[in-house]
Amino acid sequence: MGIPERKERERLKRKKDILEAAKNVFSKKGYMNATIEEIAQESELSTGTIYLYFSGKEELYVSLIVESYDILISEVKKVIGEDVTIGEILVNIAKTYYKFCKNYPDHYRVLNFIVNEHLNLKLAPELIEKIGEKTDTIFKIVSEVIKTGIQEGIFKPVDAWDITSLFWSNLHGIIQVQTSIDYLKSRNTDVETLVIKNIELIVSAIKVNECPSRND
Amino acid sequence: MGIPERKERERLKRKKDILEAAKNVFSKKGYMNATIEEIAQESELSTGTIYLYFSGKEELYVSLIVESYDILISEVKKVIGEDVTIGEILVNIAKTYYKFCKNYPDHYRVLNFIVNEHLNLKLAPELIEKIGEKTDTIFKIVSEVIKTGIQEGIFKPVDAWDITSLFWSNLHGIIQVQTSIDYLKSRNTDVETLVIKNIELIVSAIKVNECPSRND
Amino acid sequence: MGIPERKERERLKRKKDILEAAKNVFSKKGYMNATIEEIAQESELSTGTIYLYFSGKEELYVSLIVESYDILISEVKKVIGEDVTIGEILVNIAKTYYKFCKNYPDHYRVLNFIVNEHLNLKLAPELIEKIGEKTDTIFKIVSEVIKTGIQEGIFKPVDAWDITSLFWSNLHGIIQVQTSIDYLKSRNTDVETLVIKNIELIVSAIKVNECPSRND
Amino acid sequence: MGIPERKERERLKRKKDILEAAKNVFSKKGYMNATIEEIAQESELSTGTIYLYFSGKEELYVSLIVESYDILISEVKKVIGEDVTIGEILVNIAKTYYKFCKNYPDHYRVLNFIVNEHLNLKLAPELIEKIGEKTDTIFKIVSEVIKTGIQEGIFKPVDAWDITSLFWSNLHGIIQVQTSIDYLKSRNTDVETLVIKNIELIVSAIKVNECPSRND
DNA sequence: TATGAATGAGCCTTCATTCAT
DNA sequence: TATGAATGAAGGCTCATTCAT
Repeated sequence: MGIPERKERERLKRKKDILEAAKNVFSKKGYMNATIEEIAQESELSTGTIYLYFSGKEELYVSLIVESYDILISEVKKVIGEDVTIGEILVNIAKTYYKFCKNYPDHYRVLNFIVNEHLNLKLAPELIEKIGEKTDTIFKIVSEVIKTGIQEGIFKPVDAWDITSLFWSNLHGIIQVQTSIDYLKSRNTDVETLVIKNIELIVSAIKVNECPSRND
Repeated sequence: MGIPERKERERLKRKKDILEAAKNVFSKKGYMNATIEEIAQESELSTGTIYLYFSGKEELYVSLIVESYDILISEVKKVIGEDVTIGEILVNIAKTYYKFCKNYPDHYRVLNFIVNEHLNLKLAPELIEKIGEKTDTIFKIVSEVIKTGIQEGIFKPVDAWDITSLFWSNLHGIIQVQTSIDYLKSRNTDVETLVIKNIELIVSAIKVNECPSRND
Repeated sequence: MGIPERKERERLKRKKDILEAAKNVFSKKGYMNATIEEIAQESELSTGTIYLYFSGKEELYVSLIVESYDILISEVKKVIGEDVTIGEILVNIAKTYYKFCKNYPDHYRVLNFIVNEHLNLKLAPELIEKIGEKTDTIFKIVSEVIKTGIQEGIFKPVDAWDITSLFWSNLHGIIQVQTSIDYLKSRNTDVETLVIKNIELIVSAIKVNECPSRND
Repeated sequence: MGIPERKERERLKRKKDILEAAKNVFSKKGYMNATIEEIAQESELSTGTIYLYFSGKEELYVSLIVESYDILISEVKKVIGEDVTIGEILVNIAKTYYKFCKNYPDHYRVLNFIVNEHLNLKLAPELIEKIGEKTDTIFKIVSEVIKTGIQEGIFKPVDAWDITSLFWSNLHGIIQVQTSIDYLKSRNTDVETLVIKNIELIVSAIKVNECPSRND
């Protein structure tokens, strides 16, 4: 409980404040339109101070992505420990992701942005790797669930990674497109139900002894 | 074969050249990082000339989107006339979309970009509308197929528009995410099969007298 | 009546057409904001053609000034031959100038512009000289009238050139400022009467045996 | 003598420096030909810095006009308090204006420019209004002097505003035209005497019991 | 002679980043 | 550590002028 500890604590708090501000601004303006100046104002600090905590706009943005993923990961982890069927776990992960999008719209937007812009951002390799680790973590969680399902004989011996891809792709695609469509068309789709139905579809497709694909 | 005709032909060719160059640059750099200067160089013209054919960067970009959609629409239209079952038509549309993404990767990227960035782009209203018309067209094509399926008693009486949304969401999501993942992980997923399986899943889910959802 | 003559006549007509168009555009937009493109459209010619008749925007503008002065000079010359008193001649020249401003507002604006902008225009020396000749001509006309008045014993032996300067300065200043003020304040001053009174004041001041300045 | 005070002082000095540089450049080149780059160099700052103190070229220019008017107004105000006859006050105002033009030639040019170009400049309304207020102030000063003269029975019951217009028109016209002529002809007219004579003429014309217009 | 497409230098403005205090 | 003034490179767009047809 010395001075160094307090300093460290303060330093972390500052970092959090800046990330909080950055999140708001990036979410509102997008990466390119956001300015350090605005983030500085939002965090009630000076532009110079931002650079004491982050090496630049880019690192700031990536840190935000990491933070977003950490939130998501922590939410998802709560679900996988629950005492329900494997199938239900997958559905619950989907629900959790949907709720994450709803409850953390700014984080959601930040993540969403990177999906398309990763190519144009010419991020430093170590930053790309950082992001890669997080997506890995999330993918692995689902992958493990599926593998467990296979081992327990509940799921057919599918390629766990393929199904994981399918799982997240569906989830991401539906939410992204529906959000977009609803916005453009001023509709208000019940996206959650859509999401659940879709995941149930996938789950049913890989379950043993269930009506499989219709190719029989 | 008069002079005006030749002039007109040349004018169109120039426009095409510029769009071609713009496609490459936008695809490589994204909208914000692309510069008129670079597009000019790529098309071996001067910056001033670009402005003789397009009113600015924005219009150039939207023209590209329209062009991309037109290609996609024309490809999709080829499919819907085919003499196969309704279910197969939907699968074929999905295949076609996948092929479009493969064969026109730059157009694909251009389209992909707009999905997420439409909010930050603050395009002129008339340009937004132009894009809106194209997405409408594509959605309506699938929607009509589904309605036909319902009328013919092949599909359950679902909401055609909801299923259309689901259809495109899945398609878009899987391709986008897989492309992204494959890039990050240097993998080479067989996305086409993934896509087909997924669409078949949806089709089977709305078909009459097939093993439906697993809620029974 | 040969072909060369017809050609020459056509050439002159073209030049006139271009000047006419240029007058409109310069008057409407000012020198800097006017574009050759717009002048070309106004004259229903191409930009290239403009350059066949004038060496550039600058010469075009100066030609216009010369034309404007020529109109003014020709109007003023009509007056000096009239059989009235010397004092009345001066007043009539003032009236004529006022009418010129009213009847040829575009020419007036063109002339007005050069007064302030001659410094910024960095005109070619020979063009400056051309303009100088015209102002000389106009000044000399008035100067001669005054000299005649002095010789005839009607005017005091003043410096003819000084009075000429005063004459034109007053005329120009009143019309320019009143026009400007009326525009800004949405007033509608009777400028002509103001002008006449002012010139009469000057005339009376240099007349022999009239109540002169109030210093006695 | 705290830090904020010093900062504020430095900020004001910078603003002054920029205005000083802008004055030189605008005076030398005119509004359209002046570049921010040149103003930056003249003030030994970077272009970006200019924008920290002024929102753009336009505001910079209008600030300069306001500054110029403020100088002029302050000079003129010194004169109207003097204990001399009403007529002499008017003459002194004229002298003061002439001296302003001589002593602040750059400010003079800046003001002169706006008179003719206000139409082509399409300034923002609030900036136009700012300028309008200053011209109003100057006009009102003279107008009040004339009204006082009328009340005191020294001047005839003329329209004070009309005479004010005449006053400034003459002043402005003579100085502008003479400056212009002298430049073109490399002469060196005694403009001050010319100006004084002219204003005396106006004063005598509106004085009670003096030799009035020569229409009798 | 007439055309008008093409050129490319030039300008205003923005903003990530630095550095003296 | 914190500040925020200063920097200057970069980009979209305009337009006088040229030149191949």
